[in-house]
Amino acid sequence: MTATRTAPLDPARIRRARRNLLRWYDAHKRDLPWRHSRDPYAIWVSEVMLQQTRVETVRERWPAFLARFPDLAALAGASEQEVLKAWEGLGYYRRARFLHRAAQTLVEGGAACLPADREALRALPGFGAYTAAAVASIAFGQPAAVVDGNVYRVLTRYLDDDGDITTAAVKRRIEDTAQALLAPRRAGDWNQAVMELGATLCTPRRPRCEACPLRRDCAGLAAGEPTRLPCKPARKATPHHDIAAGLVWRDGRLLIARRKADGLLGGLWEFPGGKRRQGESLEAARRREVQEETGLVVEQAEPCVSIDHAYSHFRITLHLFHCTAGPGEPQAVACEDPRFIGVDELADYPFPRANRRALDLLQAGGGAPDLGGGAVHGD
DNA sequence: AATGCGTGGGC
DNA sequence: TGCCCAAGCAT
Repeated sequence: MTATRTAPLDPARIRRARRNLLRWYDAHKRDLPWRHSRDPYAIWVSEVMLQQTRVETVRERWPAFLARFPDLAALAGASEQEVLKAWEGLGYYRRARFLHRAAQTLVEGGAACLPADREALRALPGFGAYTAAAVASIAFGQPAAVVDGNVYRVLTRYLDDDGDITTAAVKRRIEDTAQALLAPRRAGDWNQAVMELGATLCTPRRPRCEACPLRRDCAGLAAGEPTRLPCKPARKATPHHDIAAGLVWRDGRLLIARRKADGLLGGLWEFPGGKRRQGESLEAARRREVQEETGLVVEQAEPCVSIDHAYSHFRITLHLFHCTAGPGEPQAVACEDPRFIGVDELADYPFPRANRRALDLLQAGGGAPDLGGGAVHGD
């Protein structure tokens, strides 16, 4: 059923939705830490952290980030590496860099706080349509409707709109509906209520329609199969790569290098390595990649651990090799800032998850001075 | 408009 | 296990 045959959003239906959903929200909303804050900066951090990230993860990480960077000035005054370290493990690291850059932009412009206006927020790095509306409404009470994945699911079902949600026409329909429904005097609560409904009752697979405050007016439920919505195109298969990297030791210290700021895992540190080419052995790939990135010719490698890891759009197996550096200083050929660091310094650097997991396995398998040495096989 | 960008949990 | 999904953004 398409939206064209959906019952129009008449004023009575809108009033009913607002009243019923807000009443339900007041009674059933989860006790989330950021809901106790009225600080626009803290709310902003929570919204950025929540982008494509589970509430249960943010529940733990948001207080720690706020303790580390309590206000706009603290964040703006930090180094990018410090911010990335606080973001380690959260993924989508570009978010952290944009958060930092936006804070610096604001402070340099003499601002003591975030702007309250949706359009002004939208102009800052890392503020898309969603985050601008979320901060404007939740922190400043502005009547700006949010549209996130929850809202798409709740409203396509509410309207029984079976259009492809990646198309502009459906996006516009959902945005317009979200804005029409928004309770203007409780904009922040309303937005959170729709998202809360999507997160707890109107879930992708097994919605609890019997408990839904919108069930009376839900066209998707009336049509019988709300779980078929929202409609989205099938995902393409994700490729797999083998990555070979070196744990390159010199005098009890380990070689690490920083990834370039843009792209995958931008700004994080890693052990030099890269993709194995077709027909190439893992050890040959390890040797080639270490040389290409740092200029160091490193022989005599011994395989020590392999880690399977899934990124958003491909999967890898990370194969690590213990090896010993010969003479010569590493150069920033195809990496940034290569350096040997002590094992006790590893905790100071932001590493991608796969690297961190490899270190954990090695430490569990052996210990100092060479993080185990022998072969440890993770999965 | 289509892609690239992390990670962890659920089934 | 493999796939989907989660309070998106930038290019």
